Amino acid sequence: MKKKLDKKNGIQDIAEALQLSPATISRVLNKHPHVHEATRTKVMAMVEQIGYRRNVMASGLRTNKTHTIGLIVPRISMFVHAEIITTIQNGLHSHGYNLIICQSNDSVEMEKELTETLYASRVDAVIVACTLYTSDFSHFDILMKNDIPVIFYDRVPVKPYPGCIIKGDDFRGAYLGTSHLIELGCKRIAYISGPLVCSIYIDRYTGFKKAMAQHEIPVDKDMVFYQELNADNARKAMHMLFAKKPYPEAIFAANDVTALAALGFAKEIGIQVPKELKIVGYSNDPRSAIVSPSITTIDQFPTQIGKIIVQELLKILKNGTGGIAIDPSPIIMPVELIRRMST
Amino acid sequence: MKKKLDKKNGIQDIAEALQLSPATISRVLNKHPHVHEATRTKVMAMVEQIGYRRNVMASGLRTNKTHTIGLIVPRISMFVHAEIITTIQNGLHSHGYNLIICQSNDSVEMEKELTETLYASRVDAVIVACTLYTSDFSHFDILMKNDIPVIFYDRVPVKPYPGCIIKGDDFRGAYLGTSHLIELGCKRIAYISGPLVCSIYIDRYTGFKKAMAQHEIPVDKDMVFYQELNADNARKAMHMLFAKKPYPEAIFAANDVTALAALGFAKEIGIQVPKELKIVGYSNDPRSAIVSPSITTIDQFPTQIGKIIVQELLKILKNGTGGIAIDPSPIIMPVELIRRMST
DNA sequence: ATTTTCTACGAAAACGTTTCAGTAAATAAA
DNA sequence: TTTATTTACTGAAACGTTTTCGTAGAAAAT
Repeated sequence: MKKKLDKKNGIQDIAEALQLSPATISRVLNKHPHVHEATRTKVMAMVEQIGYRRNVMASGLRTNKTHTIGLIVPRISMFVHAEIITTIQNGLHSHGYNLIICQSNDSVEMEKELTETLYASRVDAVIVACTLYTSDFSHFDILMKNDIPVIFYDRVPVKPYPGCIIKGDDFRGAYLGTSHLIELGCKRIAYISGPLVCSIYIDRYTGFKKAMAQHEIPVDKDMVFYQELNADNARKAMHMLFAKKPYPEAIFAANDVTALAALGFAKEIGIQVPKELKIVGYSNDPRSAIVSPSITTIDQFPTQIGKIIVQELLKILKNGTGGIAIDPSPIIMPVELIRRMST
Repeated sequence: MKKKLDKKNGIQDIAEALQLSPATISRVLNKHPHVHEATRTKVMAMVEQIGYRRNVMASGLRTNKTHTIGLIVPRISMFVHAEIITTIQNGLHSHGYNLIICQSNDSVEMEKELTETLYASRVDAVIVACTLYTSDFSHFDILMKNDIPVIFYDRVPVKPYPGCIIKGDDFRGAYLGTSHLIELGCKRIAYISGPLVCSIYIDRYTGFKKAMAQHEIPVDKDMVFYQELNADNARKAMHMLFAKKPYPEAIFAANDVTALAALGFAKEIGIQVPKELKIVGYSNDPRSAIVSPSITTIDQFPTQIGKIIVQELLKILKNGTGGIAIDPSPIIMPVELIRRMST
């Protein structure tokens, strides 16, 4: 009934009201040249008046651009990712892009599904921090094939795969943390790692081993754990570590959640930190600063990472470089050791 | 050059390959009845084979449905919101909806802008947790006018405004927290509130006053603060509270961040918690559980809130009820006092 | 046998933009 | 003056779906 009454939006309605063709209106809106100044102002006035907003579906269908970026991330609640996402979102917004944020929940299956959905939405690009267990990357092929650029960050493909790669210097972070412990006189250092499928944990483990080797300290296999880094698993590992003496002198956790749980466990069984046990975490989660003793950790400067992601993304979108890698060599972001009371 | 070579996706291509009309393919994909079983399987096979994915822009243009929901939230890094968002996202995903998450950063200006962008994207609905300072809601009118339903949650309009409203029982939460402190024998209770423009802080303040009045304890104006609830402001408030005696016996913070900062301050100046000062926070932020002493707080059950939001949203989307409120009376979610070491 | 209902499909219009090709008028160059 | 160029615009096709309407044949009802 009121279909025609209040449907006074749309380029055609503006055209009609102004006795112009839709084409002209479109040109004004898209800032094309070759449109008379008087016409431009007239159109803009009308646009303002009826509160016109471009229908992105129609224009997207025509131009094959959605001005929307997809993002797949394991969990938005992880501190580093939350920071990065916020930076990306603000950065993209100021350039007229929307962001569809999806959580894979560390499920490869979900990651696949989300990739398909994002493709169906015809996003202009996809930003991905992979699952803990993503070792096969073929589900991203559909994006590449359709010239949708992909930027991997943080947890990135371990085998060569087209797409831009931006990652923290995980090797160096772990190296710094371990060296720090060694310099404090620790020899029996336990290492709690994430699954060694995931790029960041591979690199961190390598960094740990490098530091140990450099000081000629053997790595005790019984003091190294590979597991999903949550509080429960951390407690289990601690249980094993403190089942019999000699106890470890230090714990390097590849994750602040794990470090926090380790600290909690130590407190419970009456081990003094840092006197009897030193703890180093990873990521500079805000929680690591407020517990007592506060936990030494590695800062990844997530805001910086976010900025670089936006920068690279805009570059790619501008150049129209499709899925094919522009620069195959990954961008590696610096990290820093944050010394606190736990060491 | 290869435009026609690899562009073998699309309903028309399937139709061509199978000697059918696009209409039939569409019917198969949309599970319309009146399509022969043999045809259906043939089509589905081809869909599978070429990896067809519906172009949501084309279908959206036609049907005026995007299967995308917009979400505006102050900050995704806030614990309660992160939880709620995750629940919403998972819930919607299993029903075939995408979620565009936007952060207003507690800026009204940004909230306006994001609303416009979401309208331009023609999302099927919008979920909003308002800014701290949103007192005028007219920027949401454009959604209502265009029959895009809006669900407000947590921070909701304080004046009557169309749209579904889902909120925590902030009055009760504050009442519980305050009563708890009073029962522990506290009389000089400081209250650190957020700005009284925002629905949740109005309700919490009312709850606080109610509990105080019920026990005939006067509210000392010098011990009540209205401010943006971040760590810096919390420390300033603490500074004033402990500038001269008599010191407060308890602090009720309308926020766990504030409670955490208050605890930190107390520790620094050597005030013993809970012996000399009791602290209650709000939201059950994970951080409140890991500090020592752990902080008593109010749990809002964010997962439950998320579930209800999804439930209501799906109801609205199914019924096709536009922007006009279906049920003008807000849904109020229960809260619970979590007793910890700080009281 | 005739009429009615149902099934399975096709033709074509529509959704709101963008853009190509075209044109008439105005200006510049010859 | 004629011809070429530029400017300011229009008409119409296109993007990939969905959906209405129509139709031919099959099945059911009369």
